[in-house]
Amino acid sequence: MSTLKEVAEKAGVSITTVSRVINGSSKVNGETRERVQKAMTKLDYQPNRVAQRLRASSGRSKLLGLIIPDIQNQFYSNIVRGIEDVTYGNDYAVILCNSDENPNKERFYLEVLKSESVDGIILPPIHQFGEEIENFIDLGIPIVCVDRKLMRKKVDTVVIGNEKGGYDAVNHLIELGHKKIAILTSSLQFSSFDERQKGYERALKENGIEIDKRLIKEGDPRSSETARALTDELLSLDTPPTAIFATNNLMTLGVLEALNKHDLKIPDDISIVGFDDLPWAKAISPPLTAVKQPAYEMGQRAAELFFKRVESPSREPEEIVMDPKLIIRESTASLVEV
Amino acid sequence: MSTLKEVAEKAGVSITTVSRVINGSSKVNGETRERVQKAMTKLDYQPNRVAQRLRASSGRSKLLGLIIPDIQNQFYSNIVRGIEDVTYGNDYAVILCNSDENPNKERFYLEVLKSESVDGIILPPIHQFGEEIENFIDLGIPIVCVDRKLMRKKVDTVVIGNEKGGYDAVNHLIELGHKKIAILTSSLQFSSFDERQKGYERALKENGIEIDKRLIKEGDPRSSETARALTDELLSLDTPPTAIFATNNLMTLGVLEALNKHDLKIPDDISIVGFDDLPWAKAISPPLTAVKQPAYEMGQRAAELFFKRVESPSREPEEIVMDPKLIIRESTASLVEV
DNA sequence: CAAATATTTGAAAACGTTTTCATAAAAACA
DNA sequence: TGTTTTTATGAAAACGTTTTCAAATATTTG
Repeated sequence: MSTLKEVAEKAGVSITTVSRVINGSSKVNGETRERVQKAMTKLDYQPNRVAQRLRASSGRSKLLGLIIPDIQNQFYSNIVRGIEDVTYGNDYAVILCNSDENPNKERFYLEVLKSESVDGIILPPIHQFGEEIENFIDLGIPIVCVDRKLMRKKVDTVVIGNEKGGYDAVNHLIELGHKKIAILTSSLQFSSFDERQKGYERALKENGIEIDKRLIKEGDPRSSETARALTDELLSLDTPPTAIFATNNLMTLGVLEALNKHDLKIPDDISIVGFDDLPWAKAISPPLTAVKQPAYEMGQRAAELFFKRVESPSREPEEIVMDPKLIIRESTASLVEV
Repeated sequence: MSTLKEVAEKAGVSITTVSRVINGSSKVNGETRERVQKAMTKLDYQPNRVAQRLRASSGRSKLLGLIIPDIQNQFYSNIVRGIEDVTYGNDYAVILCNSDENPNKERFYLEVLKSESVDGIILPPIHQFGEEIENFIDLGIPIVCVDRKLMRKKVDTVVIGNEKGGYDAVNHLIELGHKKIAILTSSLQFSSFDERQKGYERALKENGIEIDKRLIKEGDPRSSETARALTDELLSLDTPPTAIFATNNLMTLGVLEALNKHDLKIPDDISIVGFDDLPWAKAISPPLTAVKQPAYEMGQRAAELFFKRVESPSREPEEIVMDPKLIIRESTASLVEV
């Protein structure tokens, strides 16, 4: 790898001038500029990003940090891809970190990212009231929240209308005649799940259906395991639900698995609405009715907010609320009265 | 963020001594060590990784590059997670790049990673005969190939026995009485898909079944689109296949989608074997028979190979071949003679 | 034509580390 | 005691950039 110094020697100028040519800054004589550029191409010069980062003031280090719960959850991998497609071409590299919703891991990676001098961090915060992240904001390191909000602080944020998503899902079931509607939600407290549940409750209330605590089950949203077990529980109730609303993609899989095992036919025996519209949703039989989150676009927006903030660090934080969309397929059907 | 200098001042020593304490190198008097450590905790000192990387000789920059085709493909996100779980705790950060199987993007990111002074790069190479990557190896930057081999050069590699995987899948179908077995494989040339197809052909040959070119379809493995269209083509043949072997997860989804649309019952009307055993495979109805790739473990092994090479740069390159495993579920059934 | 201004360039400092080399102090040796 | 060895420390260079400041030259102005 050639360096500034080598280019400078080859072109017979100082490294300062070479640097100026690279950054297109201030005046450089046309002739010298050409000479330098020729030397650069001849030596196949690529600036050393590490040295640039060390020297550069914050906001110009060309590195973005990402802390997500789990890249194996396709909802998040879609977000990540959306982010990366925006950073690509802006000449940014992305550091990826998995937190597993573990505050210690989050803290660890926040430290790493700080020490890597990233220009900013995009994450779904684990705590609505996390102090560590607030410190970063105060330190002037741009933070963008995606998927979940940070309550106590104004931050650039991209979320979807989770309450509406929950409401639409459940309302659809009610319109089909369902009254005993179960919800599988997260035992970990996140703004997204909380709001989906609020939507569930509002839909029931508005339709005069009493909320039945036994139909509200909380499980681990990081895997399908607990959802499967909870579905078993639901099915063994005296009056089992006629429809289930699963509030993320993994829980949906758990539900499907359990129903399979019980040999229940969807939607004849029971209706299902999922959250997240992943590639398998329309490929399975019957195709899944689900609330679609525009995950990829959420990632894009989040990255865009980040770049906006880099450009004008003192602008008012912005909150983008994207629209969830109920995709009605064939896993939901009218309730046939017994 | 506090610096070495600040710690040194607080402890009343030189930055050299502080550096020594941090790196646990050579002799430092017990008393001074304590004084320095106290100063470090008091100032909440974290070494600046960028400065460390700039100064450090290669192999100690604590940064690993990853170039994968698409993080939205869950096979790859599983690999990535396996890698990250190994790097975590080794105090490494990971830069993630998506290539979309595009050689230009690969080249671009290789340059970026070089300029970021990564300690190494893990990737499934796009070209079996890619020069760029070979340059890296010659430059002494460790490369680990995962999922696909690099033919012309000896490199640390983790793959699965793709030929065996293909063979097992097709053999299973043959044992069930199928003779008209179609394969959906990649139109892009990768060692993995090539070998799966070889396995398909060997299984047929060994069982005296002639290879029918019309049953071999090549599509884009990056999405389910072409697989869906190709399945349509297969179904409209004079003598359509009684079984389909789809050679990756996205193609499998395309097949399922097409069959759904044609209202064909699996496995009664047609049997399906997929490649990749993702979470949805056992949740769908009927549960999918598929060749399981230990993707997460492949990622782990790849990361381990990387660390091994960092430790002993001149060791003989190693190739790890992991075992694919046919998981028989309910999407395959005995052929009912018409 | 002298003075003022604009243009073009380079030397050197800085970013925060690690490492080499030198040296002072302490310990061991004879 | 004088000499050698060991231990403990620091000054300064280096990594590859960007940026500040100063200076040299060229151009404009009156």
